[in-house]
Amino acid sequence: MKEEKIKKQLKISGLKITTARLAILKVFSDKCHPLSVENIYKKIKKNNIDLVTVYRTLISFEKTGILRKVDLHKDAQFYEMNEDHHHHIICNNCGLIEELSGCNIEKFISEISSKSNNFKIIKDHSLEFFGLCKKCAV
Amino acid sequence: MKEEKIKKQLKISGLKITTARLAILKVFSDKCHPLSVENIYKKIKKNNIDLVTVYRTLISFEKTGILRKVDLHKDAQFYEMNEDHHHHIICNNCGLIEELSGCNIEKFISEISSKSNNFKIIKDHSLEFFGLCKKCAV
DNA sequence: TTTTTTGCAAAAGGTTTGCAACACG
DNA sequence: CGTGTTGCAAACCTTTTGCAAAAAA
Repeated sequence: MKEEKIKKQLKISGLKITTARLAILKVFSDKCHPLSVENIYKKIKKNNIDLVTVYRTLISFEKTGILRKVDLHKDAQFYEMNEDHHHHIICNNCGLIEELSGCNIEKFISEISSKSNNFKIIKDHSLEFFGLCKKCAV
Repeated sequence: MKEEKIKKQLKISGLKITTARLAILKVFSDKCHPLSVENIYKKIKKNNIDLVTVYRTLISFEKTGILRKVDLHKDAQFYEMNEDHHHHIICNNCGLIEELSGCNIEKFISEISSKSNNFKIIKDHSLEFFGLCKKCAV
């Protein structure tokens, strides 16, 4: 994603355009993998951006829908661009993350919600797979 | 689950029978919801069991397959009995947890894994739903 | 008795908060 | 110029570790 588009997205979200935000969004548009707070901090700290700012920026990006949190069963928080809905496979051994394009469980979800006694609205779901990648499964 | 069965399970797992372990397993057999470390600690600290012991016990229970970890997008770790495979719906507002009996996504999983380029073995998956319960969805 | 388990204290993460200085618009 | 944003320091909270005492088999 180029700078112009990034700026537009910030404006739409009602966020001021700052070097920290540009830098952080740039990292996400370069790598399309989920990134941990530390990942991001490492890539931008050369610009004198504080770790606290990274945390605060990610929170505001999540609130405005630019990013989403992903739960990879690791110790730290991961975020990724909140664009096309998809899931991941994570290698239990080396940590490799693969994205799975598409998610066809919509039918499954409507089935779920009709079964539920207490729930009316399902807004979101987490679905991640864990296993061994080809290298680690030898 | 009664005490005899609990003791048997500990023996099978190669764990010594201690008051801490019995107390913690008892909590799980009473409540079949996922429980946080703090939940458990609160219920058993009257027996002079330390929080550290709870952590260590849960880790050993997870290793031996008695419990499994569940990721509910909350700050703390949750555990539940590792019996029948199932998933949850969590209310984003009040935190209510409902169990969804059964999990029919096996077919879906094999489809997923055949699509993957880098993965050979899928061992596990997380699938949780988030939404609003009937009370909170008014 | 031998080995495992526990409690206590303290450390170690990751994340959040308070506040004054700064920068965007 | 006013409000939103940042950096720094410090607090916070959950989880982990080290070690000696206690308990299980």
